[in-house]
Amino acid sequence: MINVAIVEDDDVIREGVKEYLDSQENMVCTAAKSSVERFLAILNEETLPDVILMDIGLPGMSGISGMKLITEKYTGVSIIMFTVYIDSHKIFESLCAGASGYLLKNTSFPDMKLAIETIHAGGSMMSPPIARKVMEHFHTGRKKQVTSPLTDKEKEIVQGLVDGLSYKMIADSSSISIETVRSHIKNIYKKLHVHCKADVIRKSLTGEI
Amino acid sequence: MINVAIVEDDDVIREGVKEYLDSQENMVCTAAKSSVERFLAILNEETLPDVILMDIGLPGMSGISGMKLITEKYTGVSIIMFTVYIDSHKIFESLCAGASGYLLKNTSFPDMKLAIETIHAGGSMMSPPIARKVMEHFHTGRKKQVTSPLTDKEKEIVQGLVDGLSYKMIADSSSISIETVRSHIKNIYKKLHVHCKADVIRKSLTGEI
DNA sequence: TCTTATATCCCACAAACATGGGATACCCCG
DNA sequence: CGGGGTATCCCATGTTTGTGGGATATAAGA
Repeated sequence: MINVAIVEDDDVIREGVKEYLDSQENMVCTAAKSSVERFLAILNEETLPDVILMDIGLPGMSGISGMKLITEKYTGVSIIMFTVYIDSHKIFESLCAGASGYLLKNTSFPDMKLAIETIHAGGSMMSPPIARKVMEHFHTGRKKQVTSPLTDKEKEIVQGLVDGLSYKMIADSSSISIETVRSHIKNIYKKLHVHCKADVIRKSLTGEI
Repeated sequence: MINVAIVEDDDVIREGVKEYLDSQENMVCTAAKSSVERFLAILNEETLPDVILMDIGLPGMSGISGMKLITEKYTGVSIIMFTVYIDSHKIFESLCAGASGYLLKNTSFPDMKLAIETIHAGGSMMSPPIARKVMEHFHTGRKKQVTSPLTDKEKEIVQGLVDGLSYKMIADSSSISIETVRSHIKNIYKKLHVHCKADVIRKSLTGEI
């Protein structure tokens, strides 16, 4: 039996979801609250659910802030963000803050049930448009790489700088003279319009090159 | 009708998937090859499928390398990595290289069909264990931030280093002596067990501090 | 109260880096 | 065939950084 809680301010949605979950033979909705504050008021080690469906746009404390509080205090609870937002910033803020899933409110009841089961089993679930956003997040930084003005050798040197190697160490690892390394670095600085190692490392790690 | 291609060296899996896809009323398997090389040989603008199921562990060129070639040359094709690997590195290399989905080989035929339909519709799909890994990726970097051993002042100095400022510039921007900056940096190096600026910048940008 | 951590400042020396000059050789493209 | 980009190497000079010593003051804990 999976214990589920829902925090959602829309009465129709909240009660509808609760009714649906309670009608399933393998899950029970142990709490259905309209705000984070009210949910926290009844939350303790005994009443801790397995999975929490958490709206983001709530009166008072936002669902994301609420999730941060809950995940800091209680480990072992999985939280599914449940919202209308397809906004990248909210998605990544949620994921970074510890959400195990991200469902859009137009998700069908059976899919919602599947998501709860999946996450309870140690999996994870995102609505397709959300997964799409996450994919896009990874895809960025790729195109910028292909527009890199640096040659392969220069990229090799840059990687050495990023790894914290001195010119001497880069020279040794590439079996070239330190003078060649210096020469490459001069060209790299020219191409990137920078004047120190730090800028190259930052540009490399932030995907600017 | 969705045109699907599969690149998979295991004869049983490849032919099984092809047979299943062809038996669906809304999709057709236009190509089923045992290696990237053979697939590329028959690939052109006319034969370009909508979705490619690509194995990773292939004889010859790997599926990831193959995907990079294909996505660079042809836009508009969606690629699903189809593999036994739950290895984080392979997952993120695939996603960063442009994969639209990542299915494990134990995925059921109906789920596979659903994934193809979802991705063809502009969505995205990952097997739950994969989505879990992606989630974990976002979750890391969160806890490590709060365990940072650096003081606020030291973090300020680190930010200066990341921004590519010299000691002098950091000193000026913080209105302190350059000697103080040097002193802070000595302490930072001790705490982080590093011996050069590059390491500090990398640790900062990769979320290690 | 005494230690510890933090923040501030100073000095000195060696290593590493940034920048300016070169040179040679290769390859590709117009 | 000549110019441009790349890769390799060398020298000189000044700046920046890394590391070792200090010193002082303040606030927080043991």
